[in-house]
Amino acid sequence: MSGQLVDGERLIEDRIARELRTSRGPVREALRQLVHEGFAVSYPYRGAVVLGVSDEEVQQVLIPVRLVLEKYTFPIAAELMSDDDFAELAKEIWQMREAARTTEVARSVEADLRFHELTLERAQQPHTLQVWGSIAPRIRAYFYRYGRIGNLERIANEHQDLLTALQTRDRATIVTALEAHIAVGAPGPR
Amino acid sequence: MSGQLVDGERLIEDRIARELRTSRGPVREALRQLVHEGFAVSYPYRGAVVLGVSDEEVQQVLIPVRLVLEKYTFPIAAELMSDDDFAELAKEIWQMREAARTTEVARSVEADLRFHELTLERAQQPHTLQVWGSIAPRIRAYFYRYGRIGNLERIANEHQDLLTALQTRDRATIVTALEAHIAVGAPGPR
DNA sequence: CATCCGGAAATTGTCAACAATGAGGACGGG
DNA sequence: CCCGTCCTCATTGTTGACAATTTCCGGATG
Repeated sequence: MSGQLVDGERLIEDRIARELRTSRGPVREALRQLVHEGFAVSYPYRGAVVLGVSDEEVQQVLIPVRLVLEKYTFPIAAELMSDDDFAELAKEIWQMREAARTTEVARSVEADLRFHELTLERAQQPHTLQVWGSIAPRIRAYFYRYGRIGNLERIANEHQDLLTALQTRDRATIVTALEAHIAVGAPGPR
Repeated sequence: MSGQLVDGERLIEDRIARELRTSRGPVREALRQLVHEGFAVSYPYRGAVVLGVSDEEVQQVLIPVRLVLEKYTFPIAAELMSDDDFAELAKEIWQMREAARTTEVARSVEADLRFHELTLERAQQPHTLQVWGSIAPRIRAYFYRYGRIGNLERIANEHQDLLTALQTRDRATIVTALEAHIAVGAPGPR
């Protein structure tokens, strides 16, 4: 996430274990998780190497996948969400506004992802949530890298529109808002 | 895959380790892989439970996700594939025809998935392949369960069309064939 | 009778030693 | 000089013991 690790770098269990003052067991599991999240690839008996996050694939695959997940999940979530849940989303939007005011990119990105994750969780669709878990970390890394295209103020506004759409609980309205949000936000700099 | 495990059943490391005559280490890793593939969920210090594959989510989410992956990947693969690669695909189609002749559902499903996986691999898009790895097992389970809608002969024919499209190396042709294939094949029985 | 505490049991998380595998280099033969 | 073979070493895979956490049950208490 911070860019410390470069593409192709080897990740050696024993070395990492010593650095983090732990044993290889937990390190192995962490490496598997990184593989699960697409940040590394590993080969039997040959170890794991860092896998760089490619802009092209994020834009052409991960973001469209995310759109599929949310088009299915958001309308379901809207049905199930209480006013408290909507208030929780509003709180994240407030974070985005604060982040915009102080130009804290990281804070904005975290609030953004939290907004979406909260909604996905409410829909209680475990398989969809599973896919999200495997693509979200890379999308996060991508957002961090490009500081989330456009100004931060717009991001807050778009999420406000999304929240309003969710509250109508109308499928078509929600899907339209989603497509506007993700289509506008997705394409990165060339 | 075989349906031996029911939704919600607990997966206890020690028990499984004894059943399989191994230690808990490898079992833990296998469980993590099942979680990665969406067949189980696990909670810290509280173990893992079986997660049933829901038809609804497969149809509404996993299949559409798969379409996203392939629309991006297949045109790239077509560029990179050699005649040998195409021959390999033809071999899988032959398997499908044989499976259709002898009505071996499992054989048809395996050849089907192998066809797609081979193509995905050729495109060398690691992030896309990673997502495939996390959704394909559930799609496989779904196909097994419903014996792949329609007759097996049609599956072979559709893949023949796909292969022909790939060989043209024309993006639009490929995408059209893909949409026909997956749209027709996706919706399950109601 | 509901509830809250404690303690045992079941289970997962961690560790360090040992086994198995693959990569690279020295060595010898063609 | 090239190529195959063996050997060594770095690294991953496995194991059993121990630690930490949660859960469930029984008993005391309001």
